[in-house]
Amino acid sequence: MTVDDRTSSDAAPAGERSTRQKRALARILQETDEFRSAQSLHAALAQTGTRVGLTTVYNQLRALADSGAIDTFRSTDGETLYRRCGTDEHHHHLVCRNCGRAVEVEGPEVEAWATQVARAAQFTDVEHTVEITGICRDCR
Amino acid sequence: MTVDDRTSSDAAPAGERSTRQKRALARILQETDEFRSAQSLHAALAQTGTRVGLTTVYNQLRALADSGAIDTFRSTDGETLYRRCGTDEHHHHLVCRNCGRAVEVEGPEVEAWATQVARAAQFTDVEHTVEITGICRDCR
DNA sequence: GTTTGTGCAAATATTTTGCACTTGA
DNA sequence: TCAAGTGCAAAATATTTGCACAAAC
Repeated sequence: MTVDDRTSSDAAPAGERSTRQKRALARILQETDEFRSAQSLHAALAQTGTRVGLTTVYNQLRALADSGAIDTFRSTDGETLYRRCGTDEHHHHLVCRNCGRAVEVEGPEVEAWATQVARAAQFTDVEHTVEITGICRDCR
Repeated sequence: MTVDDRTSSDAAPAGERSTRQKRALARILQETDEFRSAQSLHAALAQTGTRVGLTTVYNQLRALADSGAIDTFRSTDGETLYRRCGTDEHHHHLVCRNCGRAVEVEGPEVEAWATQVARAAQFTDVEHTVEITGICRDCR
């Protein structure tokens, strides 16, 4: 209940309400390009003086992920990591296993390959997941 | 006690013992090339009449994974899946979402692409996972 | 005033750990 | 023998859910 931030881009669709918690989470997600866990985001919110329940953070992240507003990624530690994506287009991520920094990558070849492979095996409704992980330059 | 100390000639570092449980797990892993959860493997063992504790299954899977004998993958459900492939060579799977049937596929283009993408971003220790899913012909 | 959203506490689910007991070599 | 291996019970971790209450519209 600190700063009055009834901001900017909330073009809330019908039935969706704008709350202090939602705005705070959206702001935090906007500020970083790394994949972050729900716990991490929750802690970050607390540090900025914005108290948001952990349950609410999970609730919202799931809602955002379901609507496609953010991407999810599962770390090797078993945590689900979230990140706001720059584009709605299909793409993949190159993620640093150490710091979580992500680079968005495109792979026309991969898309084509996946489609072709599936067709050859007579599979339909094809979906694919590609996860590339490594250690980024700063973490070496 | 006059101990005859002829130690220090430890040439057998891996004092690994063969047990009924280890053999059973190895056999199950050998039988499939699909990713399977610890719970699934535990259940499969039970069905063949081989009682192995869940803890032991986890213990062994982790040991095998650490030694590089099997690969691990995290599903979207949050489970860790394990697989033992016939070769050490890298390959991927095309899995039917309905019946679970899996087809092994190779993708030299994908390997090359992933490597190149990672190098361009100056990432090291690169790993990648590709999962293609769809509905197979028999399930249409 | 009604409906959506929040968040505490408790429940689930997966995996790990403490520790006494087995067993292979 | 005796350390490696096993497995029950309980802990640790991550996420979900029940539900009373608050806030948005």
